[in-house]
Amino acid sequence: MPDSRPSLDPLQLGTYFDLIEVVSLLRHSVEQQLREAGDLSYVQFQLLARLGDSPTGSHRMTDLADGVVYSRSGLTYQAGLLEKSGLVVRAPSPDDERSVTVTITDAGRALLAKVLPGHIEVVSGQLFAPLSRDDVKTLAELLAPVRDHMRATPPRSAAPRRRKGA
Amino acid sequence: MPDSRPSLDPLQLGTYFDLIEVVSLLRHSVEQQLREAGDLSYVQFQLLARLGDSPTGSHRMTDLADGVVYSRSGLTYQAGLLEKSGLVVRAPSPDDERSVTVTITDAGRALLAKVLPGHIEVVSGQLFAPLSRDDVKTLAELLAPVRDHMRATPPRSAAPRRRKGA
DNA sequence: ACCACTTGCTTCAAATTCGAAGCAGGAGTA
DNA sequence: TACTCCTGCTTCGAATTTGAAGCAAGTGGT
Repeated sequence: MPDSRPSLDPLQLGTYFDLIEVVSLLRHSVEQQLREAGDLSYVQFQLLARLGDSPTGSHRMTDLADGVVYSRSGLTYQAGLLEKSGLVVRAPSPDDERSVTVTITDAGRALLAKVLPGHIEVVSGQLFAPLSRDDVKTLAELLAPVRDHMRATPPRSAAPRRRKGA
Repeated sequence: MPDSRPSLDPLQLGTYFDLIEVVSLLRHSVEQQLREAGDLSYVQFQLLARLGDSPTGSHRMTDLADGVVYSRSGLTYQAGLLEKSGLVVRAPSPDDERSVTVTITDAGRALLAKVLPGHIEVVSGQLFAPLSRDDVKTLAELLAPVRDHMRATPPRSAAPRRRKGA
């Protein structure tokens, strides 16, 4: 090893930029579909989908936020919106009085079911169209360790955001 | 084929969510580093990097925006910030009076150079750490066709954003 | 030259995000 | 119990993003 500095060769750099671009474009496409189909933002869809996947249909606020919203206040805001639309219900946890449990409502499940086919169609058509089944499997096997590694390496505590850059 | 509806099997669905999560976490990590190292947002970094890569060090506004900012006004805003910080200069295009050419300044290049090593370190440590060189190559070969396909399939014209959802 | 249409950017109001600060409930120790 | 620290959520102000509307400049047809 002739060089101990961390560095990215062109292959890595290109892969990194492709990754960012692909997800960026995908997210943009999906956001449009979700807005048209159900007047949902992508964040709201992710939250609903998480609740829908849960066996109980509910989550604590904090658990719900992880990986979707990177600030507590952001989740409070989104949960408020979803509740106002009648898609979820918030209630204090039985065991911990501070904690809030968010539960998806029937309306929430209905909206999710209504929106999901179109969502899948977009993802399928945009992301997976040029990939064979084996390609997808390979991709999945590459992403899994990366995902686990990144989950296990949480970012350092946040630095304050500067006011009025310049 | 017993089913003609577009659908995602569990493998695709999991891969899609992993992809979103990985990029989401990566972006979050990188954003922190960029803020600490150079008081740059990720968008600003991307714009600077693009300008730095260009042979002339400049781009028309519209070309600069593609794939980074999804609204014209957003680019105007960011370009204004970068210009206020002295990192870029805006000037009307010679050939087209409406068009604005954005050019990176020496200060912009200097900041880019200052920020890049840390950026690379984060990407390397977060994204590429669990992957072998062959893995990266495989990933690159999977992403390339997807990227090209998504570039070639632009989203439909935007739907209006609803006010006061509910 | 004139006119309608398009293009490139900016300005605007509204929505969403973030980090800091605040507040109430829990947990540990004496 | 009293005291201190930690946790979970909300409120707050500022920054960023977006789509719509506006404006000036280019393009094409007459």
